[in-house]
Formats: sequence, structure tokens, C-alpha cells
Amino acid sequence: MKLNSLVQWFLKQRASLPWRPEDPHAKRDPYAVWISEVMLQQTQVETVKKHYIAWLKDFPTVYDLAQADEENVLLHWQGLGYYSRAKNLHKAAKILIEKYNGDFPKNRSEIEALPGIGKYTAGAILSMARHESEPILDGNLIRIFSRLHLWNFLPTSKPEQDIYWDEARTWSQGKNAYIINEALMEMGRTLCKPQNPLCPNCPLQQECKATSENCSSQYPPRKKSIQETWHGVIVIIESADGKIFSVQEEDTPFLKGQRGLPLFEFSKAHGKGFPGKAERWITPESIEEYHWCGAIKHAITKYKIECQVLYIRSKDKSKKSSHWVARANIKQAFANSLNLKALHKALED
DNA sequence: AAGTCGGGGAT
DNA sequence: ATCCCAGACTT
Repeated sequence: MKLNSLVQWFLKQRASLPWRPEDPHAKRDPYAVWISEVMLQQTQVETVKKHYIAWLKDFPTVYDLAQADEENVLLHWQGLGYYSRAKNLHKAAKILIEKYNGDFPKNRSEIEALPGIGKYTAGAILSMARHESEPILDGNLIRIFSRLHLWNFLPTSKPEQDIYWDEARTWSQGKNAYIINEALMEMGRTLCKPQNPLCPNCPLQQECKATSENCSSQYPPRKKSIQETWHGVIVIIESADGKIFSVQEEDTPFLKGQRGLPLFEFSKAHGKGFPGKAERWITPESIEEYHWCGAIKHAITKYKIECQVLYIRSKDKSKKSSHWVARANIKQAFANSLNLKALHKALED
């Protein structure tokens, strides 16, 4: 039976990870499952480890998370990307306490209604924390199913999604869904990889059509990705008393709604002159001096960003507003990699 | 159904 | 360089 060989492979092979209890059959803390699963969304296991450990140390329970400042929550997310995940964790923690007495609600539909929790994460919580027979579907399972059945499509349209989720449901029907689900993910991560899959080691090789036809690496079909290059200017304004200017706006080119450095598109090769667009944040009369610090490169989703870093020193002292950030608070206030690269370029060169 | 959202690891 | 990662949400 294919389930047996998969489970046996997993129990023998099972890697030690910070969010895994020693006992593979133990019911897990739903809060810990939730945090780890959200961190793991579109993020590799190795990247998550350190963040997960630090998070659980500082926010060991849903109550600690709900009481934390959003700035502190975002600081813990620094480097993970997709920052709405952190904001949604914070929001959902408050909802869990106010509406559900600090625990997850009973029904799947209620869990999926929480901000940042979709079908995958709800299934992971229900199966791994509560040992319910609920399916999950992530990139690993999509790849495995595509290869097992030679499905030459991704779950894009609704009918295609139904096909994949129905398959996931059949795998999770038994009483050990908690271990089947995790075994499939681990198998996809370590053996059934996108490139160079290790089919000879696979516990499912007997039933896998792609293995028998020796075409695993052709499945699933690649999704088309279009990359764009984006040129801009990122602005560092320092007040006379040494604080850095920040903005928090919804219509920024990237990292919308997050506190950050002023940023604007600037496609023309700029001269040495002062770009008028920067006057949105500082009047020319207030400028003590400015200079170009060179370029930084950064990637955000499909965009390859190339930014000139513009440093401006103001004649004025900082106002008492949330715009101005002391040097000591830079990491908290500019909790994303794009801004930290620019600040490093301007202030530490 | 398609677009958007970060950053890093692996090749 | 390119792909893709234990996806969710908005348009």
C-alpha cells in the first residue's frame, strides 16, 4: 500500500525542525503550527528556522502576540518578505482572543475566515494540531500529484483546483492525515524536487507515471513569468539633529502602506541635478546639501529594482512627528531589505 | 482568472 | 540569470 511506504519512509527519514515535536504522533500546539505554516508560505524551510525560533521565544503564545506592538511584530518578520503575513498574524491573534477565547474556532470555514489563513493553512492546523482528516495542498503536493498522474496542468482554473484538492482529500482521508500531509511535503521538498528529482529513492516510485516514463522533471508545467526592470530614486533625508525621514503611504511603488524611505520612479538617466519629485518631501530652501550615493539593486516579486540613492541633509531640526526616526531605531522603522540596503549605502560608506 | 506581494536558496 | 518556495488576498 502506497500510504504505508510513504509513512515508513517519513518516520525513518523525518528531519528535525524547530516546529516539529520529537514525537511524530504528538498533537501539536495550534499556535505553533499556525506561526510556522504562515512563515513557510512561499518561504523555504532553511529561511524560516531562525525567524521561527526568535518569534516563539518573544511571542510564545497567542496572547503575547496580540499584546505586542505592530512595529515589534514587523521587526521579527524582517527578511521574510510578504509583510502582510505578519500584519495578518497580529490581526488574527487579536480576533482569536476577542472572539474565540484564545483558541482556533472549530469549523474550517471559521478558521479560513481569519486574516491570512487560506485553505492550505487551515488544513495544516486542522490536521497537524487537531489530527483531523483534512487535506492540504501546497507547491510540494502539486508537484507530486502532477508527476504521479502525469497531469500536465497547474491548479489555475476552478475545475483544475478541484482536481488537485480532490486528490489531496483522498490522501488525507485516514486517521493519520497529520502524518500523511507532512510526509508528502517532506517528500516533495527532499526527493520530488522541481529539478533533479531523486526518483530512485522515492517511496511512491512504483505508482508514479512520471518515474516510469522517466520524465519527472518535465512536470508540472512551468508557469510563465515575466520580469520587469524598474528604475527609481530612494531618498534619505537627514535632519539637522541627525534623524531620518520616513513616510507611510498607500501609493508608494513598492511596500505599500509600510513605513519606509521616500521612493519614486525615475526612468531617465538622471543628471547630477536635483530631481524635482523629491520636493514632495522637502522644500528646496531647507536643503543644506545633497549628493548621490550610487545605486542599489533589489528584487521584489517580478521587478528588478535599480535605485539611485539620494542623500539630503536638511537645515532644519526634526519636527515632533512620527516621520522622523532616530538612528538607533532604524532597524525597527525600516524593517525591509530594500530600505536597509539604501541606508547602509548612504550612512555607512 | 489574473495580478500583487519579499526575499532568499538552489542551480 | 532563472525558478520557485509548507499561499493568501485583491482586482
